[in-house]
Amino acid sequence: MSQRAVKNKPTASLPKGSRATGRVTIIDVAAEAGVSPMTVSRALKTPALVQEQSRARIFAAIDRLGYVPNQAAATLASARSQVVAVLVPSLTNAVFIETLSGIRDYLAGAGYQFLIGETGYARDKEEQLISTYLAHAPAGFLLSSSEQHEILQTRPASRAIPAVRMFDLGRSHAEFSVGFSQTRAGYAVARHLVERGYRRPAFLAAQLDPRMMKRREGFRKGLQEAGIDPGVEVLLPLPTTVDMGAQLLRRVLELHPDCDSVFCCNDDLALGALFECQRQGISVPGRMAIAGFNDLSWAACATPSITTVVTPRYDIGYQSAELLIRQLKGEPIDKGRLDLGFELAVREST
Amino acid sequence: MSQRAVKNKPTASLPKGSRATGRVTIIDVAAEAGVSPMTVSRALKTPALVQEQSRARIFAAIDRLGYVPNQAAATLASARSQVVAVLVPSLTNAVFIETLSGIRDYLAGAGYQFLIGETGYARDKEEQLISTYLAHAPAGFLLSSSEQHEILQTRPASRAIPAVRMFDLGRSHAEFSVGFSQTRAGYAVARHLVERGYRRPAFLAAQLDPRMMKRREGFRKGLQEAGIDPGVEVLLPLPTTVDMGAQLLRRVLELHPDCDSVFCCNDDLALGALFECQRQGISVPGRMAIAGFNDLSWAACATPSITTVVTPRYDIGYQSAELLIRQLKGEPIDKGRLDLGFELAVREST
DNA sequence: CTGAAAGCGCTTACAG
DNA sequence: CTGAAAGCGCTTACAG
Repeated sequence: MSQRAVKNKPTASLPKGSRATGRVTIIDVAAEAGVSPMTVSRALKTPALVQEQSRARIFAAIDRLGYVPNQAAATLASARSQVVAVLVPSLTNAVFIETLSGIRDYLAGAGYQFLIGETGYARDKEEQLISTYLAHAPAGFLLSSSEQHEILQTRPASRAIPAVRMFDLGRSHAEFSVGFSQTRAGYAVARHLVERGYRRPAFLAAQLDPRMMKRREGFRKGLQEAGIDPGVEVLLPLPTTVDMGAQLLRRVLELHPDCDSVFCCNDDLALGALFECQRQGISVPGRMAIAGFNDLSWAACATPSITTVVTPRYDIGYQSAELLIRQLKGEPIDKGRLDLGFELAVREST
Repeated sequence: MSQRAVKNKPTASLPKGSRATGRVTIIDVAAEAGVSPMTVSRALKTPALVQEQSRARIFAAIDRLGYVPNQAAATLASARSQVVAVLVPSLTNAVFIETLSGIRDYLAGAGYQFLIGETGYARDKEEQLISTYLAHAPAGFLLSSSEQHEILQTRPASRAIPAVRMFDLGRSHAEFSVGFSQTRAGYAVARHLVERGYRRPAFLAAQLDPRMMKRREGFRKGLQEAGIDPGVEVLLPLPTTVDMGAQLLRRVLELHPDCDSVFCCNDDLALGALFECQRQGISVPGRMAIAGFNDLSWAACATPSITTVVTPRYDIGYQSAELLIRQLKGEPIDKGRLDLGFELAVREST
């Protein structure tokens, strides 16, 4: 039945020069269900506005004919796409990949697709990518920058495109954000090292983006509260790599030979620091304790296993996407600022 | 000038109920350049068919008005999108992320976008995703499976969608593929271990997809040629993780206490194996040599640094994308099967 | 709750 | 090399 309906179409009565694609359209569904195309459109987009009886017949017809909506037509007609633009700092960092998995899982269920842009941790690049993507009329943005973007603020309300900020938290529930407190996480690491009895902890960081700086801020605060000098640190504005961790460790030992512990602001650096200690025969944690950030796969099974901050990066992606789609659908949102928290995994390295 | 042209449009003479979006269209450009919209369309898609003079005026008009093509309209009219569907085995594996970077870099330059699907290393899942994406009318596919997909083969030639297979090589230049010989890479590792004097090498693998099996095949061949028993191996059909590497190493030592070297079929496993040796106080490479695969960031700076196979994964992505787009544009292709080779990085661990 | 009409911005398929 | 006409498959903006 349905097969016949589909297959007869293109070959039936083609006017010369026809561009018929043979696809099942909303018009076919309408005919099959005995309603107008407009009602089919409503049944799909705003089912509440369609009588239950019509709705049932429409969905039955859709099933029978194997109708698949044409996104391009919808986008053209509505000037709004079903595509979300996602801007992450880096694609070579496992942290953001897991966030993308969360985003994908939510969006796939909601019928949206996404485009990925890489900002290289730079706010300027993010703003530039926003401009580029704006031409594709995305339904919304998922952003990584800690700051707001004028380009999105200045649009007239009618054409406003919603955005959610990931990883870091906004100041209020008015600007949508999903993440956790970078500052408190840094603070927690400092408290832990202090409680373990370390007296000369250092802060090691590369890729000095605003989130790193907030971890540092919290870390310094934790040390100061314990009466410890927070000035022991090495910051390099270079990309984060495992090898960089080794370099930072060498550097801090040169500058502060009495340093007894390091907080590496991510696990890649921590792994590099561990390798460097092994290379130099420095016992961990005996002579040097190491703490990382994120709990990447190797942290738990390194020798010694690495103390680190477990971050909810998958959930950040998933819930950011959810928050964005709820905005798009005009659903009520009770909290526009979701603090997903973090956990300190204490292991052998401290 | 251009600003005025753009801004006046929507407010000028709006018929009641107008849906004017205020966007600059091909029609505006045509008027500005003194040609028909059709000629503007041609200037953009097939510039060779447009007189140089017209072309110059058209591009000048585009610049002046700030025209941005509407993809949705183009897709609707042509029934072909500017989107490439990319199917990779996993998004949590750094290898495929770098491949995606290569794809993105090429496609961005060519004006295409891409959708990413995750196959979980399963051929069935890949076929299923192909079906799903087919509904979005992608311009082409970049696939990871070693095998062909009927669903793409059976389409009529007029609606055929081109595909390129990544990572592994096809049998001929007829089926497009970009990668390197997994078998020869495995063989190279075996030869290396044999030449170093190891007499009881083991093969360790998880995630037993076809590529792993080819590496194994080559590895076994290399050992057999040297008169060494290739039966020392542990294969587990579980996801690849660092921790799994530790498990595999424990296992091989139980089964074959005289094993003196291991070929881990990727670097995550190699890192886990190294950590396990450290935990057990087994010297590397003295008592146990370790070789990995892919040259991920930590391989070079581990202690000891890890011997591994350097694979061209960024280039695989970039050149696969290029091959696909060349097909789409109908450009001549001299080689449909690109062997990008590999390199053995010999380091301290062997 | 439902529908007829018009339009979104391109490209196809002709015809010169 | 160029253009007039029609159409791709939806949704908007009305009007009932």
